[in-house]
Amino acid sequence: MEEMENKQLNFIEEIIEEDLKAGNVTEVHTRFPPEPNGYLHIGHTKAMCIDFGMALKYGGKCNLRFDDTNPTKEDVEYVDAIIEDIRWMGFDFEDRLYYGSDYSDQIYNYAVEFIKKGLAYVDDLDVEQIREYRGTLTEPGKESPWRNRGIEENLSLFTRMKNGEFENGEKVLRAKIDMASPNINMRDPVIYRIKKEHHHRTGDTWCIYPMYDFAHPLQDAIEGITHSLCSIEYADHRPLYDWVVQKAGIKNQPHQYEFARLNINYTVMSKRKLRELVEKNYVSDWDDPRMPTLCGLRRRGFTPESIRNFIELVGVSRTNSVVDWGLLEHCVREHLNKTADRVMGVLNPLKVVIENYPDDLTEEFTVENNPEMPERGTRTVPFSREIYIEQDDFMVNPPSKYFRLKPDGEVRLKNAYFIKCTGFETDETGKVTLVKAVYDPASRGGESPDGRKVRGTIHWVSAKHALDAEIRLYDLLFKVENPDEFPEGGDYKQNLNPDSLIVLPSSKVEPALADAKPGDRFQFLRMGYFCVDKDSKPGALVFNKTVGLKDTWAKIASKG
RNA sequence: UGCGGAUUGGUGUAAUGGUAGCACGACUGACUCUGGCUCAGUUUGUUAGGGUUCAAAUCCUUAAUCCGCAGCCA
Repeated sequence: MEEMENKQLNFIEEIIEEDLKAGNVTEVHTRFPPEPNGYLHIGHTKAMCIDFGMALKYGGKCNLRFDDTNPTKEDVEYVDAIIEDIRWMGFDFEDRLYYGSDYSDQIYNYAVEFIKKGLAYVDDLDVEQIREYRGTLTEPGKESPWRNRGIEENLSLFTRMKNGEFENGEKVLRAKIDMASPNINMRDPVIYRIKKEHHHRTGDTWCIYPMYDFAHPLQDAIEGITHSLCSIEYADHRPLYDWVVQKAGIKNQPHQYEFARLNINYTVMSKRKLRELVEKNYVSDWDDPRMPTLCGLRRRGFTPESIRNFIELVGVSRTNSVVDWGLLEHCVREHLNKTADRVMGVLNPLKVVIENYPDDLTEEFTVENNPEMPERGTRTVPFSREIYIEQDDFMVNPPSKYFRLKPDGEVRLKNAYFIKCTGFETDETGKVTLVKAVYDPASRGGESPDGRKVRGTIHWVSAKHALDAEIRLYDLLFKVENPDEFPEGGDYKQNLNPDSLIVLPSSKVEPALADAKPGDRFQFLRMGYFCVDKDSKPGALVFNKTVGLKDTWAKIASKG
């Protein structure tokens, strides 16, 4: 079995395997419980991969359950987006799409049972008073004067709460546990509150809504969840989770296990901040390719495979940690290297005239689409007297080790000819505007019969045949590792990277790209991976830079 | 100062009393019609002190540091 091959288990897998072995459970059943109050981001994919991944690995099931017990924060708008993101990530909840709000009656009935068992009471204290009575981290709380109401009175009051006879905040239902508990969550937590709000699913049916701590364990129990996986901050709530499940008399009790959230440097994950970036137009929208949202990453050109692999590499533990954004980039490169077709695109064009090449001739070269996947076949690329090369691929006074084109220097045009620079023109600022060269007809296809070597091979496009394209160069959203570190009185937004987006409006790409469709991914030879943007149209191509190729030359050059 | 969690190279993560390993990064070198890929190699680590043991990242102990918790949010 695959479990046998995979010796190194994370702590959750160990728990699951023990449960399976000991017969505590016969099948693993997990759930992915997003609250529909925002877009999913890369941080959520960790929980998603673990929740769905554990079910997959052990042949069990994973439910999608929208945790929608708070009508004031949630919206249908997000439901569809979240479903789309989960499917895009490649996870399948089959027909098990649930909403916490679907269990409103059952949860309510449990609450009534709790009252009958003397485990819950209606409290008249207001928010302020409840806070005071709760005590502090170091001092115990004290009991509410309403704590010992009779069961009948509680029942009647709770019914009247449900019937809308009280206003928001007037009364709450509390679990009767222990006001002196060292764990604040056990100091008679509120389990139902009055909210006369419209709910995105249940409409105006309810004016009382259960709190997470009461609803979640019961939802898990109702769905037959075996392992309820969540993040570390819920660890303090576990005693309450267990209390609810136990007092409710659940036969096959679900258990909660916590793991550390995913943090990544050079970005932010909080919903509040992401929202602010969108609303104040620091980015174009939730799917801006610089955003760590799944829709943003998708538009940027990231693949679900690479994200899943990233999460796999990050691992599962209970330790707070910050993962390098570079690891994510590594994962995309690795995947795209194997799968993306290669094409030639010149980001910053510089015209080269090949003076000994016939004016009216066009040749076509056959080139392979992907050296990593020969089965991807070949395509033809036109060649003519005038071509564009990258501005960075020509230097008048190059440093040593510069293998590209330079005065009197020879370079190979990928898949075409050797050319030798014979001169160049500049404008009044000294900027090179045109390069003159001659080609060696004998080097057709990129090999010279006399066996002479050229160190540099550069990409190019035929000027006559090139397609215009807009290219959007994306970089890190923040210029510092931890955007939340800023001088006194400052703000995380001052850490925004001013160069996170550079638009190149007049790049040149090869004609094979004429009918590239939004979402198509390519490797622009020597430049990086690019994805056709949704703004792209035939005749007005737009490419997003997903990630650059590793650039050894940039490293050498920066060292001087 | 209460309760709960955590601490292994630059980063992330293994080793469950018996050779501190893997991945990313960095650095060499080889190869190359992508300064990509690939391949070979190098580098850096058990928070600290004490103890048990033939043997400790692992067990005991004392401390330090970091994170979370006082919503009618999830």
